[in-house]
Amino acid sequence: MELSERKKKILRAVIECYVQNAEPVGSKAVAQWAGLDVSSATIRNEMAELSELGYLEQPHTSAGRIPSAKGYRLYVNELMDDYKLSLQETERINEALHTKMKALDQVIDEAGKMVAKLTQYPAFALAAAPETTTIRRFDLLLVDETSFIAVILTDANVIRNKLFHFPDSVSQTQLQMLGTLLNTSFTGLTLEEIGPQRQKAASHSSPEAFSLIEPVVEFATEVLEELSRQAVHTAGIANLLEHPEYQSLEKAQPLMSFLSDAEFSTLPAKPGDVGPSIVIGPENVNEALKDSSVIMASYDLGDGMKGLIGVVGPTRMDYAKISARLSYVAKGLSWIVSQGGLPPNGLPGECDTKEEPS
Amino acid sequence: MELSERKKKILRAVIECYVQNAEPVGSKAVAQWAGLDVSSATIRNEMAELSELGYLEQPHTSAGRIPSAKGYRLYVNELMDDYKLSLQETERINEALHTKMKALDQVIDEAGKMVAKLTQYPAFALAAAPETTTIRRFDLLLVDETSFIAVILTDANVIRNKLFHFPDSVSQTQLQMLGTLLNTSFTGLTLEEIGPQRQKAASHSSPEAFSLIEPVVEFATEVLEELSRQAVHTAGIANLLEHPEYQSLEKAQPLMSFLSDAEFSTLPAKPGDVGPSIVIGPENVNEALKDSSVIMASYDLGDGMKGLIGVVGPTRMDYAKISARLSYVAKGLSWIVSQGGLPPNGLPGECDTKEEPS
DNA sequence: ATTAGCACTCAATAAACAGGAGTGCTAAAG
DNA sequence: CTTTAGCACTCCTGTTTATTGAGTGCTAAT
Repeated sequence: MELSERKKKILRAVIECYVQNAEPVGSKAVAQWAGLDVSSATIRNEMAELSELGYLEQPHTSAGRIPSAKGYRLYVNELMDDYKLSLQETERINEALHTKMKALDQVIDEAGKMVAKLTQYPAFALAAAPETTTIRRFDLLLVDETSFIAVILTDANVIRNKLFHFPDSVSQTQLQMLGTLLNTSFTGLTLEEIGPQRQKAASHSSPEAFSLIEPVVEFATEVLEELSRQAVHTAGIANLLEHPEYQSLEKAQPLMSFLSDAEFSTLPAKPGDVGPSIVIGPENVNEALKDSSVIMASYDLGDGMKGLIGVVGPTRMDYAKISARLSYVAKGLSWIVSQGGLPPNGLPGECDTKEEPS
Repeated sequence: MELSERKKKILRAVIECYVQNAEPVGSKAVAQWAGLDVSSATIRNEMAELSELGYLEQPHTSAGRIPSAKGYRLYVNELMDDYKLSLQETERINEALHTKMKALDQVIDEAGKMVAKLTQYPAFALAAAPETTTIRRFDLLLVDETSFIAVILTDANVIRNKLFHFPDSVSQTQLQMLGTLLNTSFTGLTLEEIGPQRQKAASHSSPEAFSLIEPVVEFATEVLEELSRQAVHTAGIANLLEHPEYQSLEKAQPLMSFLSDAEFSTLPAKPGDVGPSIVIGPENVNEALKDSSVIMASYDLGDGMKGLIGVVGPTRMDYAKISARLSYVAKGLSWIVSQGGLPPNGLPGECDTKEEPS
């Protein structure tokens, strides 16, 4: 059943008012807020019906109403205006994104920190390589007689390296041989394929050579594992305490542990979903998030890698504003990693020319 | 003035009792706890004197006493027994340390996480290269016609890499040339020296070559900056809320923000101090830490690099136990990075053979 | 359909109160 | 001179009770 236009207006007023003040909103407040020329009694009747339909709820009799998850959902899907970023906002974001180029991990980490600062909510950011990621190339660099650096390049253009020590000294030519051995045997393999190949190599090649490359192969599998494991970066966890819904320790504590342990295994959305996605309260699978909402945007890292960046907060969030900021950041991130930097004038065509108060 | 033996015993009893129960301890409790064969009235007199001397304080009239910072300090300096780690504890730590070898950053990060879990306090870990760190070597690896990887090795054996894109295609020989240029001009220089050298190189070498190596040099300075900047890893921030002194949000919030922003610029100790160091409450320089204590141990990463790992908690901490665990972990870390792994039987001669309850 | 009026509900705040743990002091005992 | 028992006093803590006020739901009039 479709809600009447007036009901929608009232629902919207309740939500926007509640988002601002964090207090149950009564009929009188709505009467003022929404431009409706009706008395509070009329509003009361409408609100009672909205409660029956499950869009609003009362913390207790004789308090104002607060939006239910269902109410927020309707708001997000239908009622919410697109939030236009102000010039200041985009400039602030651009400036933050405009930092020195860094390795992918660090970019992601910093982006998370930035979002946390920007939104005042705890933020998370992660990047995940697809399961089909493979090692594209090995490079071995001799450091001194007994140690060398292995540099691994994956087909998603992620680079990892590590220093290895030998028991005995090795020559440049020996090292080169090991390199070709690695490159011929272990490139182009996914994580699953690399195990059997290891066994095969063990029997085929000479034991001495094998024992030398074994640690490198081990390292390679660790890298592939790590890439598929979606290391989650979190930032600004303490921001949670700024918001009145987490003033009581019982509310804050479980969510805090959840965030700081970064056990995002049951993350509500997968990287690759289009557009900013919003998961409201009980829609969350994870128990610790049942009373909170998650807003996240995915970004593209090229070469099949997807990233996800988002914030966690109370169900009472300014969904429009936050998701606008998030998707702007996400777009900026994609740009940075693909183009190797932000265009000097920021991203095109995103912000409102009118300045709006934050 | 030296305290009488009995006063010390009482102070110790108060502290140990308070550490356990987190509640002001009264004369009666002390009479029982300490093995003194005197009545509570006697203890009362002694405690009154200890209060006058500033070792104990009263939250209010007619409550028990709690130790003051001065009291804790005396306890830590003189009264505290060495805590012997139990076999289980060392085994638990060994197991955790025994993870796969990782890059230095990750080892540090994981060590922090482990300590947080182990102590139930928020933990921090960092490693800092000395100011005199230099780039030891550049390696350039061609990926395809328009991109290459630069691998930088510092004299502290830290490796960093990054992918670079060229506007035009480059050949292997060209790249080699750039490599030698980099290695002859920019190795062995500290962060301060690298700036002037950059200017010099700009005027000496051909503009084309210079524009090509410029981003790599930029990257190198970033690496040196990063290494001296002491990136702080924190873990288990939410653990803070487990402890009764941070039940009230006003207490927890500032410390939480401090920790999660990782603004450890005013860290109370420097890496390189020997032994676990303990900073109690108001001894902390930083305002956010005035009501908390910091216990930390430094570890050696070889090649002039020092690390620091520690926890933050209420002044009421089991200093003996926590610092024992920390220094064990610190020792383990030094071992791991220097030897490339933990000895199979754990660290020698550290744990008590008797098993003690945790 | 809308509105004014009114009784009712219930959280939140404050005030009043009893209970109890622990102190400080005094005076007696060792 | 030290130790101890006794006792009045303090002040925190938890509970009860009263008060307030915002907001609702219902009814009756418009």
